[in-house]
Amino acid sequence: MGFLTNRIGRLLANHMSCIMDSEDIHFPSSCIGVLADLWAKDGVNQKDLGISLIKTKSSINKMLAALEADGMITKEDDPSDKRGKLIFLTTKGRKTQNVIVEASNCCDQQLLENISTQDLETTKRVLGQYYEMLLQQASTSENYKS
Amino acid sequence: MGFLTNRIGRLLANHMSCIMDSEDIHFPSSCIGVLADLWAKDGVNQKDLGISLIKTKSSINKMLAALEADGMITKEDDPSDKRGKLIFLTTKGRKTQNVIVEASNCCDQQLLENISTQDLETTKRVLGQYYEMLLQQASTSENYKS
DNA sequence: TCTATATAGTTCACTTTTAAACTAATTTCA
DNA sequence: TGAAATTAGTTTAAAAGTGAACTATATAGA
Repeated sequence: MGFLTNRIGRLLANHMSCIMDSEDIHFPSSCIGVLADLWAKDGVNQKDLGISLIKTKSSINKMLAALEADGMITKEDDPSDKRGKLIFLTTKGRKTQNVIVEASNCCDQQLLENISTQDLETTKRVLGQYYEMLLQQASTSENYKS
Repeated sequence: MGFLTNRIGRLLANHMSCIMDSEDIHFPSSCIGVLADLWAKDGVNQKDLGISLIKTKSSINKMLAALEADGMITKEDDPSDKRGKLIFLTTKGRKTQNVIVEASNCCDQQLLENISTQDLETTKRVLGQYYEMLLQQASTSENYKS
């Protein structure tokens, strides 16, 4: 089970990198997770990105640096907490959503054709439950990386 | 979907690393995939490990170096192809299977309790199909990393 | 209030993973 | 056959990800 998710993850990452090369996008594919979070909700702080994406704060920092260098996001001081920064999408960052989402949909297309909606729903639900369970285990065993 | 599998993968890897620390095992958790392949079939060459695990040959090379340094595997020349090497488990490598498998089962235990066997079957089947589909896409688009 | 502790983010050093160039053996096919 | 192309594995340099120490701000408790 763990092996499957890992391999799928790597295949998807390879696939996306390849698409991004051809679309002339210049940040690593791992950063897409950050953008996806921002597309869902703009103006988040780095800590919450890390929690959501299961990445350490130094990793988030580097990914944001890459995204900022490519003009996808800006960092702004949080007015309500001077330690914090809020991450905002630039116009370019918002526009990139279409390209990425379309590419990943195209990638899922074949899957949707061959597997019943119900089975897909089941899969998403089971993975979601598994994820929640792992999150809980991680936090209770005091080994959570933030 | 891709995001879920990635996060699950990272959580599982974190979890396994933590268990391995406590069991005094000294290779990175990513190497477990290599061992799992060998537990299933001993005496494989590095190329096939790479294909199976979706890793480049240099990655496989480094993982094998770590496993060899920890006395888990040995490399032997392939008598039928002098370019190739065959990877074999040592006694220690075989013994480690119990520890790792038990740890990962224990990790799945809660999941098995909360989700019906049928839903789990469906999930595994869907993930398997997704995996096969991605593999095929990767190989047809000529971007397969070996 | 004011010290002690906790938190958000940055930086630096180190590990893990990869790409690219290289070596050596094997296939292919003219 | 034997030169050209392919393949398995190694090596090196670089990228990506992380842990630990550090800075600056915020919060809690005496």
